[in-house]
Amino acid sequence: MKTTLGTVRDEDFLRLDHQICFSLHAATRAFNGVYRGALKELGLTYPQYLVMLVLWEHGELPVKKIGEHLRLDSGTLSPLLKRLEAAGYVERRRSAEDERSVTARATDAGTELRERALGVPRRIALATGLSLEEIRDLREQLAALSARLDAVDPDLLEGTCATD
Amino acid sequence: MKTTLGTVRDEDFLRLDHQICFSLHAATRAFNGVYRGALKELGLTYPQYLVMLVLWEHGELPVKKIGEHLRLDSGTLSPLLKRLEAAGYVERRRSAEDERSVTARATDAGTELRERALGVPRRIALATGLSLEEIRDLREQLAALSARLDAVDPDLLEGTCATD
DNA sequence: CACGATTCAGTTGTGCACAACTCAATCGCG
DNA sequence: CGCGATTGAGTTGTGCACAACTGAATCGTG
Repeated sequence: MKTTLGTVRDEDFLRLDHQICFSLHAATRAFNGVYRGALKELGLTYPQYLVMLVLWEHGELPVKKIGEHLRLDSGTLSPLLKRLEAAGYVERRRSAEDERSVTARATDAGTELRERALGVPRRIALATGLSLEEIRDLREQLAALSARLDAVDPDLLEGTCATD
Repeated sequence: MKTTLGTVRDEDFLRLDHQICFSLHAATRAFNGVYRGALKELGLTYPQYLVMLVLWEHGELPVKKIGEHLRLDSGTLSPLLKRLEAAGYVERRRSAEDERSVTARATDAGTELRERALGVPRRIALATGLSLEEIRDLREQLAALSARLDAVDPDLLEGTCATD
């Protein structure tokens, strides 16, 4: 049976909330820390690693497309890609068809990096102590949650009450 | 039946990994966005809101203790508390017993803020589309995950292989 | 009591996330 | 074709996270 939200007092909600929002926040930072350790030897940060994963999987891509895969905008990606380029892992060039667009792709060094990164996910999975099924379930729950949160109408959140 | 990690190829892991680490990352940012909308009218960021939750629940606390509740260090909390102080929601003062320590507590304005924040968690919960049971389950999964990740021996992550 | 080790808050520097903006290239409609 | 609207990358400014550090207060052991 599902407990409807209406049966809970605001006071209790404030504590529950403290726990759900915070546990997600904490889990993300804990993951970040574990990745930081695993990626140190590759000279990548965690977001840089995500970008490399996208490029390894899809080849050359416009900044826009990378942003769609990772839900990041140019304000985050432009400097990040510049750092990857400075590290020698990525090449950028203006598209010939559309001069507004800039595409990025892994250099030879960036492609070699993939071999050295192959062992990372397994070590992370070991660190979580989860089975593959648990990992998959959690991933699906989180993906569904993200989708719902991204679809929320901003106005729903602003009114001081209005939810009656 | 649990699938052991050993039965999966590194290649497949690299894609699975892309999904689990990323889904958590995305969910956190989606949550952040939803909170941003809900907290805008209170003039708080999401981490500032977390600090206020801790202070509302525990009263006056040393910076160190706030950091333990939120798993944040002084490098993050010091400037954050300064901003909360500038906004008039928090007071800081050096402890009399231990001159090294600085305690923070909500001002009158900070305490009044709690009333205005009472409606926030319910709106967030509505936005997730989850029942209370689902929220609790997810919270527990994430808390357990954080605990395991925080306990990981850093050396386990560094060796190029060493996990045989 | 004295002095080295530890603890605590704060600072500095780097990188990510995002809002708000600029500017050029492209699109689309009259 | 011409011109306003849109799209794409990039910049700027603010705030968070964290490593590495400083400096002061406290602790512990001889």
